[in-house]
Amino acid sequence: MNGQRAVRITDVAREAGVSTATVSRVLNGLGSVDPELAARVRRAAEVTRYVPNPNGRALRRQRADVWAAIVSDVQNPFFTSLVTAVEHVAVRSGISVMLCNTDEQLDRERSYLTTAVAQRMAGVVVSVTSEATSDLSALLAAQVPTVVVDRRVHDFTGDTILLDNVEAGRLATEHLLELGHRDIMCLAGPSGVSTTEDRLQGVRQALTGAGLTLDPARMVRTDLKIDDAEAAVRAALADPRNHPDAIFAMNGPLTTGAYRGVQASGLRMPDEISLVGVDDDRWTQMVSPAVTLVAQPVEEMGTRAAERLVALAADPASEPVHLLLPPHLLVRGTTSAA
Amino acid sequence: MNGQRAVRITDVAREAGVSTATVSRVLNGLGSVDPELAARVRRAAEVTRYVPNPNGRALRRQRADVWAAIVSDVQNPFFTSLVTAVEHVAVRSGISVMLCNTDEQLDRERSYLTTAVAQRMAGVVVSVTSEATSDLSALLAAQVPTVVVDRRVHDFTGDTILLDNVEAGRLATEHLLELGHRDIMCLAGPSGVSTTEDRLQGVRQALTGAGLTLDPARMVRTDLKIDDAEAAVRAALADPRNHPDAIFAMNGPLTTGAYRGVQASGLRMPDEISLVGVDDDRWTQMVSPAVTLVAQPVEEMGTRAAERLVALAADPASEPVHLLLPPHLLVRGTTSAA
DNA sequence: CCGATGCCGGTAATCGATTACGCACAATCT
DNA sequence: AGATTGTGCGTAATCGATTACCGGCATCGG
Repeated sequence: MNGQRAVRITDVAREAGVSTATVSRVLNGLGSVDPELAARVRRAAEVTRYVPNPNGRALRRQRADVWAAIVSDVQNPFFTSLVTAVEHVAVRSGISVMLCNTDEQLDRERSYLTTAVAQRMAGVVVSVTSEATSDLSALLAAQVPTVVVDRRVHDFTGDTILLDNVEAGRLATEHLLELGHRDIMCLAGPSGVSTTEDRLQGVRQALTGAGLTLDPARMVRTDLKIDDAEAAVRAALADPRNHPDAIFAMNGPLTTGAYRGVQASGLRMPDEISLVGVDDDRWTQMVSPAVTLVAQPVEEMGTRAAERLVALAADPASEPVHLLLPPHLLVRGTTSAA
Repeated sequence: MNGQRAVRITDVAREAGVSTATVSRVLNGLGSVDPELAARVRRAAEVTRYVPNPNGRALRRQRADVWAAIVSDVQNPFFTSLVTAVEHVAVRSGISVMLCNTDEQLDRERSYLTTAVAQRMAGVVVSVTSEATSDLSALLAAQVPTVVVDRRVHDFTGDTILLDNVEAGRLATEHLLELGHRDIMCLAGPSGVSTTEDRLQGVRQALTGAGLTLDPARMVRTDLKIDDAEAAVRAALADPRNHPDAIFAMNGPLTTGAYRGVQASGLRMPDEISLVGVDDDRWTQMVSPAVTLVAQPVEEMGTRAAERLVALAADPASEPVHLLLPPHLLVRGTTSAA
């Protein structure tokens, strides 16, 4: 009932009959301490069930054993997989991960970045809300180890681990072109998000290679929400005499929405319309037809990012890494010849 | 390049020509301060771009503006929805949420609980790994506001917000019985998890009501993993002359696994076999046939839990709340008459 | 045998905020 | 007028850990 006061380092010191400095040295493995004393300290810590206060420690050390994982949508399996991968590495390093969900909102992102700096976090993995307006300079100024993943950021010179998004767009489009499709609808995100921008560029390259151009009327911007995508696809397929013969949905939620939109339209995949999605989520293999899509190596992205944070902690001056991971086209059931 | 030292409260005090005590009082709205001085302090905080150091603050206050959301599987949409709902409330209260993913492992849960106490967190929302062995007494002892959600815990007297799981099991089973099914396979979790235990109890009640009992051979324990469930269902359906005529999968991942298992078996739903799942995840409406399932009010669970944390912060002595939320049966395409 | 060198471990400063306490001065009461 | 009450603000203690610095002791070389 009555909240017993927590055990402090002083209590351990008293129990072991040494000073707090010695306790700290033993428990952190710094300096050198007589083995017999060290044993006594360790026993005392056991007995008293001592747990260091992270706030006191972080205050003094000017570094908290916490990483922030800042993502724009925790409901998107891509990001939960990413965070899970980061977390696996974190656990091994005795670090906690703070999940920061921005919901694609710049002000929430800003607030999390401020917190990360204020807390003197040991690292940040961030997929930004916008290439142009997101601003990571505070992290750099405060020398917080930072790895940008998934989406590019303007003016950021640190570590970045991205998918080769141009290649992803090209893979998807070339696949559709090879099947003979010419009228391809593209579902993209808002113009500030580098992933869909780059994928669009890949689309354009592929079209150009085939002597075609992207019809602006077939390019739809959405807020990366499932329902947006569904509505857009329903609208595009409403006119039976003038609808695209293929759709490229450029991320996970858009793929979900597009699939539902096609289902709602009554058109049959792949005979009457083809669909290429992105992200190999579980459901894409359970539906019928299964979704043809471009898969990203998510786990690798998360693991690499986390490992870079570990490396940056060891050597803050280490040369920034810029990785471009390869996408893979998985041909399944939603695409066929025109 | 050179990490400029962060702005401290002392800097604001100097800028405003007052003491740090006054700055603190103004910024926290405590005590009374001359309005003109207060204005000067606020301006100084603006100018210097002061951000309070949460570590210093937490150390002194013995309370950090952080909640822990401890769940067993971040990949499970049920939990991400839950966390999202919690987070919405947290943001409104100026609180950060630390995502703690236990992966169903007791030792990871223990470590997160220890961290929560050590950090003097402002609250914990937890779905435990096991009813019998999970131990939240440290939270009580340290008087950390705690709300248990989703799964029951032995010996915990604080706030709990659960689904009426017995009812959930009964709803599913009665639906199958009404359709004439008699040989029902149950996919449950490990025996320590109260959700599937309670749902099983509901199953038994419904069976008893119909003069039947649960065949132990038809009750399968899994680790709540998709692949486990898929394998179990494949095995159960392997013998064409002796397979159940209905399956009840007792949580989200098990439902996914069961669906895949049935697909792999080649049996047609709902004609040859019926399936009732749990959790109204997006994919359940996209597959064909769509999944008949018991839906939980996840958002409400998360929101209520978070609101209780807010209430407990205001009045730690407030009477514990014990909520039992109602499940809803959604009849879709995977069930039909035997 | 004496001074130099190192090793151990204790004392106290420090991180950045909050807050108990008390002083100075003004307002009110007798 | 003198005593009392109250208001506003600053000084300094405090939260719990880490670590710079220093003193004491043992060891070693000359």
